[in-house]
Amino acid sequence: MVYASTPPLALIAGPTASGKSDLALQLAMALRARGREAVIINADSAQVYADLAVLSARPLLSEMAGIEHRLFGTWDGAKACSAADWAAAAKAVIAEVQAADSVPILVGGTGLYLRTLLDGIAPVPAIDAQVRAQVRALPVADAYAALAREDPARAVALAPADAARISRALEVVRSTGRTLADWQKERTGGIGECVTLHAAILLPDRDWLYRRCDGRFAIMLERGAIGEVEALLARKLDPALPVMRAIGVSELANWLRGSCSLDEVLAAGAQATRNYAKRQYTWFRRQPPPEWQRLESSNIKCSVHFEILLQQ
RNA sequence: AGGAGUGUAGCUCAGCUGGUAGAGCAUCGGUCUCCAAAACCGAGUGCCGGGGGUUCGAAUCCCUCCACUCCUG
Repeated sequence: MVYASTPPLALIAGPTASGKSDLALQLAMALRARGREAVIINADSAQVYADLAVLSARPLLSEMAGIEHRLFGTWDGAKACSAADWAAAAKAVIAEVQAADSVPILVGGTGLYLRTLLDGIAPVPAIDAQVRAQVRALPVADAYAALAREDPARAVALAPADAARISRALEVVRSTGRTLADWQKERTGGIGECVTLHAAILLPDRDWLYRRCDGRFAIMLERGAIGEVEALLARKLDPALPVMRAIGVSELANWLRGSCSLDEVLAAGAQATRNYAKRQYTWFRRQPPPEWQRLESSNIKCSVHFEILLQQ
């Protein structure tokens, strides 16, 4: 049996606070009005953690408007969710949703997650835990010097201060005996070829976006961000874990310790959110393929931007 | 009113004894192949409060005005 086209996959990406969730809901409702169900799938690296409901701005149950949401709060904060972990889970969920003849709508701001899901990634096996711990314990300069010996080509390509990539390259050679470049000749697991992608990237006006970033933290405090951080601190997790590095965690932890005022927390949180939005903006403006539509207005009509999908 | 001090980038401030200015943060641009809300690279955006003066040359020295801060009355 040969199908005329592959099943549809909707994708809504963009920086934080750009209104992705609203658009996703609009699209899901529009599909429902045409007799088709949709499932919203999280593609945000902070919203995957159970411990971060408020601080990751995860939608409330009441905000989900009866639309099924998946991969929101699915991971325990004690475990890091890597891009490949997420992509594997998303792949399974998408298959499930498609089997039910519903439309999966990916929503999120983590470009690397989306890239991994669609384009696949080098099949580097899991890194030996001891090797990983040793490599990460090294000061950057030492790690860089080691990399220059063990994978000189990669060392040359990286900035000597790029701690994250240096330790990744080093743990890969040490744990697998092959260099990262060698692994990266191959890319596996991408589903981009097996779906008909309907993608929209939200790139609203910068001033508008920053104003929304600024307003976020106050709302989070009202919704219980302080309690969330207290609960997180009580778990005494490794401070290097992604949950502990989410925007607002260290800021509120400082306040709980009494080392700053709530106003300072608010300012620092808003600033961190803007910095983050800026980085996402650059990623989504330049990294995805040019055929993904970029929407620069903050007034989005899904009937226009997802016209083809809605006609099916 | 008298005394002391401060005015340099959007913000906080460096600029010694004169050689037309520089850091951090912000901002902007960019990178991105497994913890990405991560990690990193690049760009100075300036009538040095205004006006005079001294000097070959003034953010720097002198005079004056303005603004703000503190102290004394």
